[in-house]
Amino acid sequence: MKKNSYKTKQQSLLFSYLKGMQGKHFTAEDIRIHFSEKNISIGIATIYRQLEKLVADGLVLKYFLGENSAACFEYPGESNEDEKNQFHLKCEKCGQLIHLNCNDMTKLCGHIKDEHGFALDPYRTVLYGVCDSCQTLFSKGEENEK
Amino acid sequence: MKKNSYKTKQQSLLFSYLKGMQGKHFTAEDIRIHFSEKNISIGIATIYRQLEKLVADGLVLKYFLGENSAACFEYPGESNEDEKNQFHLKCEKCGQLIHLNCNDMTKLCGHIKDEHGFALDPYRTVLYGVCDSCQTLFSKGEENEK
DNA sequence: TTGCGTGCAAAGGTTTTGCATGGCA
DNA sequence: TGCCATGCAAAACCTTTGCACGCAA
Repeated sequence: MKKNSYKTKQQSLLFSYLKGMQGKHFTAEDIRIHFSEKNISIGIATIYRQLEKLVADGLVLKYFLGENSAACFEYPGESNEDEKNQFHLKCEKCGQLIHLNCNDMTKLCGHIKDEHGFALDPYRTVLYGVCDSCQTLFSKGEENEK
Repeated sequence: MKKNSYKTKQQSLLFSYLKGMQGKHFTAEDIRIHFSEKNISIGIATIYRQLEKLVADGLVLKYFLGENSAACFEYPGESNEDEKNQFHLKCEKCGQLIHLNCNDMTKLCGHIKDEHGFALDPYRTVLYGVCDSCQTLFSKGEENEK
């Protein structure tokens, strides 16, 4: 049940990386390369294993931007308890991660639970779509793309 | 530009499968197994290639389900456009994928668009959580797991 | 006959896993 | 000392690709 019982060098390296990358996304490979360039070697398996725990703990978000591409991770930063109930919106165009703290969303959660018997997990759920500014940017020419 | 110039046996087999699976989701493997059980052998490469074309033509939907699972496809059928607006729920315990065709969800979409300026993409968005039966199964002992 | 579709096997890339070793407590 | 974390390499997994052959038109 205990996770990260031991503190290791790799763990703190990873954490320093996360802090420096707050709000940006990265892949497991990115991390490996980052340290590799500093002549610090971390096994890719270790990176995956650490990230897995962090995702399970809700500290790091994991999402998928392409089909056959590597999974993307993101460290949203330390959050107060409220934030743990919020959802995340990911813009597919610019990659921006938006925190959605919305009553309607919370209500929907209740609805889905009550009516559909499904307990949503905000930690792991990322809603994909296109953000405001990207919609404006791409709005011309999308109408008749068929 | 020409696609499916030739009609082949595999193609029509695939189509019959699609019709039988209207509104449900399946993977490339599912198709292979389905025919394999009837002692009909179709190369997995062929299945992927056919599906690829159908997706390009918009006849079949392909979902990004992430994780390390196979891609999910769906044949909505000619019937209802609604299907293209539905969301998916994925149970983290049993892996089951559930269709959510819900008015409240559609409303939420509108709300997020209007109030938050974010256009949700149902194709890519998967809501993670725990399904009804798994909640029952796991309900004991989950309270105090921390 | 022409050339697309098929099937096999191999290759591709990402992620997981087994196992021996190393390092934290 | 005991046990978790690490690292390497191999495996697993899904999907794509190369190539020769078969089949539709």
